[in-house]
Amino acid sequence: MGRSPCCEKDHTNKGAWTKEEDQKLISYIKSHGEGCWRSLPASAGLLRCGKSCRLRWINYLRPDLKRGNFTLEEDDLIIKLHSLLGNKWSLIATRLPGRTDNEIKNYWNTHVKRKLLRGGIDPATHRPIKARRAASEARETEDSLVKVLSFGPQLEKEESSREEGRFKKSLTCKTKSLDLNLELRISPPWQDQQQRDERKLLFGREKYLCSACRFGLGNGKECSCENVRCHIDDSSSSSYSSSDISSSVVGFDFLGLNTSSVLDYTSFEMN
DNA sequence: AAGGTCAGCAACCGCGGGTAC
DNA sequence: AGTACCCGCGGTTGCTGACCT
Repeated sequence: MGRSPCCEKDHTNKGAWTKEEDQKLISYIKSHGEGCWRSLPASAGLLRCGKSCRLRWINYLRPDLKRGNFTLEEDDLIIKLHSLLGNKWSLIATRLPGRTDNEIKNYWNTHVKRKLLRGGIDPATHRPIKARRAASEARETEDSLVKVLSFGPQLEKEESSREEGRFKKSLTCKTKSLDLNLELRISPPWQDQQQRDERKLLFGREKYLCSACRFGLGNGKECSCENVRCHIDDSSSSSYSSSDISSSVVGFDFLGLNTSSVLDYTSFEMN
């Protein structure tokens, strides 16, 4: 059984909206409010389908829309949100006041994608394209250490500093981390065993973090866990540098979007 | 000036979730 | 429980203007 059409397609206009149609829609919504899109066209005297009216209002006519170019801040935010949420444009739009999901989607497809590709970043996974390629190659012949070298200089360093067994373990972890799962979940950030081991080596034990800090909700004054960022504001003479923070904080500023795992794209040039 | 190509964006389409009956 | 409907979302299309030859 098929779904009934949302409107009589034979008697509706399609394509670009005229000023008269816009005016009718605006004045109707001003006096009656949003909603009941199915019946709105007839009530407003429009030969359009309800969906078309809704789209026109939401994407173009709404008074709270911010028109014009995207700012660098918005640009950066879109990239960060996309790395977390994937193509959930409506969710992304809720974090950008005055912007619509359609506008952000178009902007992504026409500007940001290209910008990321030019910077060597895969827009779908937000990972360096070369590393991704290398990862798939390494997966095919995981037992071959020759393939491992294609991860680049950083991994070469690791190889020389660790015994082979541990390195193979790290390869498995890194290979795993390159598979981006776009499924949206609320959960603490993924950490591999090696990261935890390194922290144990660094601090003598694994640092304790409360759930609030793990979700990026930590509040410096009330929080008593060991998240460095929580206590930075308290000490005016703090000697922590940003690298100290990124290397020692186990937490993840999810809502603030200060994720250390997200690459900084602001340096890439726009076309 | 005319025609071709391309990028940007508005609008459309199909589908799925939620809900009333 | 099943059906029909409304609404919203994400992918895609197609129009338009800018630029190039």
